[in-house]
Amino acid sequence: MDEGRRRCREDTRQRILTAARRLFAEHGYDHVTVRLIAAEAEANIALINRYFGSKRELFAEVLAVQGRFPGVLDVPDEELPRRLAEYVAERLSTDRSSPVMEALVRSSSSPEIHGILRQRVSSAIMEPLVERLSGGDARLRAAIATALITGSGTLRLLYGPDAVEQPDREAVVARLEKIFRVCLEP
Amino acid sequence: MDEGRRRCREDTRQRILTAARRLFAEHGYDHVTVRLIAAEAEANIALINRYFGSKRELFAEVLAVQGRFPGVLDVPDEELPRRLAEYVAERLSTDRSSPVMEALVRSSSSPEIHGILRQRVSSAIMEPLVERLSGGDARLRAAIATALITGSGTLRLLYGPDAVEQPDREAVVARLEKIFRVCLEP
DNA sequence: GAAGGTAGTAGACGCCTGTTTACTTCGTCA
DNA sequence: TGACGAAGTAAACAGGCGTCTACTACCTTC
Repeated sequence: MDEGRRRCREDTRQRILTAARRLFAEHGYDHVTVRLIAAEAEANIALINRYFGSKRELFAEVLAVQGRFPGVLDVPDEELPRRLAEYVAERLSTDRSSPVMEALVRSSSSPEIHGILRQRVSSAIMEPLVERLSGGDARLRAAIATALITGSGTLRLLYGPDAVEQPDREAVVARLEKIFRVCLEP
Repeated sequence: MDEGRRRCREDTRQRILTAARRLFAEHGYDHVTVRLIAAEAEANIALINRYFGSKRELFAEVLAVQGRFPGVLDVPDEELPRRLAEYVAERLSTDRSSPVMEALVRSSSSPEIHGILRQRVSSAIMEPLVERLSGGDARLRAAIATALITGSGTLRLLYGPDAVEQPDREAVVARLEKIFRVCLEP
């Protein structure tokens, strides 16, 4: 560790943020204590409230970073169902998952941060999706797609990274693509 | 209150169970305290551990009751997609929802009860669905359907009982039915 | 009427929580 | 060299948690 930077405000802030991101993704809001974050960041507990105000605000900042999801939506209309299918399939049958998405799903039952979560889901998934969809019932179709995306997170949460024991990865993607197509078409 | 029955073990047990079911459905496992359950049940705290062993075991017993979900699956194959669609639509756009399903979604991020939740999801949704599905990839298709069902719960959790502001209820059901059809067909 | 068992109760136990206060350490500039 | 401000720290605060123990109230049976 760069001891010369130990007493640098911004460096410490970043260490806390990094530790919080990892821990919130792994255990969810309720089950991560500020003491645990401080220990992992090798920082003093009091600094968390000094730099972020409260545990809640730290969580908000963790979720506020530009996650991977916007990248998923940056494809031509024709490829969108396929892209969403790949995203969900990856979460359902591998151990790779976006830390932000993981933290979101693992924290969904903490009422005190519902506002933060709702805002993140709206701005990262729901609204961009609604804007892209043409035809009627855009909000409904976007909501169903969102439900499928978050639902795959819950399934993974309960059944582990290999929620779907499926040797044929292409079959998973293909099935999901068909579903997203039906979901997103006007 | 029937004062004559106040000192009846079975009666008290039932009051605790009823209170727990309501509270777990409303706030989830983590955010319900045994003191709260005891207060709502008008029973002493110590009786919860005496009659159920622990908070965890009480939760298990709440979830073990025959919920409404099995009824959803008791329709002919041809009507199944429609039935599932109605179930999800009801959760997405009304304030009616099964207490068991509600408790399940609201408690999904408590690792200490993941085993209980997984078992409930498996026995109430996943396995009955797999058994009904013919053709290949039955497990995969059942898993996707389950993800959509639990995902609608998460959406409702975040956005409230009117997660989908859709005046035309039939449009919601119709769209969901199409999706479930694609999901469940071989 | 005494004995025994069951239902219910009050209170404490030990631990953990997020947050705050009073303090020390250290680099920098006059 | 000494003062100042920023970074970091230890310890306590006030409260909550699930659990457990020692106790009382009451009904039943001899």
